[in-house]
Amino acid sequence: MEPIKVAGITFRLDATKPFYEQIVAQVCGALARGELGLEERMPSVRELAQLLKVNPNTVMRAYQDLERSGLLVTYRGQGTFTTNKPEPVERIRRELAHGAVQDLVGVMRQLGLSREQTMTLIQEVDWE
Amino acid sequence: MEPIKVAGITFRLDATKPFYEQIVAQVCGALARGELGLEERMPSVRELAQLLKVNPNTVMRAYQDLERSGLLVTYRGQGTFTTNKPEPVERIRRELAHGAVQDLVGVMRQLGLSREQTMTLIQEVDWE
DNA sequence: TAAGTGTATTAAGATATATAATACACTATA
DNA sequence: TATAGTGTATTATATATCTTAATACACTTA
Repeated sequence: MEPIKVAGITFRLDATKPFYEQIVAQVCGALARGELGLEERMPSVRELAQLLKVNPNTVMRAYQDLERSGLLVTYRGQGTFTTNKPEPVERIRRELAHGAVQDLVGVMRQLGLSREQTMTLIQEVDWE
Repeated sequence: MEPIKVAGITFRLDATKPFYEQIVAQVCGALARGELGLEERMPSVRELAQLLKVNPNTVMRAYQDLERSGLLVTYRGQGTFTTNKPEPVERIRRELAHGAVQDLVGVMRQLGLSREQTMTLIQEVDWE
């Protein structure tokens, strides 16, 4: 699957997780990295559905999740836009980072690895 | 749900993931931490099913996954035992650790966080 | 022989995910 | 005012995954 770029967001869907979760994650990522700015117009539900080759309901679900998180706002009849407030973006950013760290620590503890051993493993990873 | 201890393994099942995956993960963890030794007898399929209040088929699936990973061996009519070789345990240990690190790095990169920022977050976590 | 092992099979149900087809309300604009 | 484009809601269907249930069979030990 080749990535699909639209409105500053790069989408790449696979079969490993639900589509709507992947859409949410990738919009979050674009916002967190600043590739998608505040108060920007999102692709319409139908347009994005067509681009990603998924059902409009699936995009709807993702947009509604993102709206509940405060990242998107919708104006009936007008469209869906990114929030104009930086706070929700920062909050989600922190939440995602914290959750990922907690997941890692959970696994490492279950394996009996120390913080130092974990740090060493992270040092060995190609970052980008 | 209070944890259930049997044969050096502590089980705690919740509804967040499939039971069989949780059983696999917790047996892996017990082996990786050495709480469950090599060549030890596992609870029988029916016994563990009864203890965990799940279907025997669910335990079977977990045991078969663990056997495919080389962590368990079964002798028809006799029972299921942990492997007598340390290699598979070490291999799984490395695989799990590596996978967890990769997951973390994936999230952090998507959020646009650097390795140093990630390290700082890990430093702030209570480890044990 | 009996009890306890693992194993296989078939059926059923619950849930999550996704699609499909429609319909409706609202907004902007030609 | 019409039309096209927005979001939204509903209902039905399909599929896959997970889990339970009920049996049955093969093997081993005592």
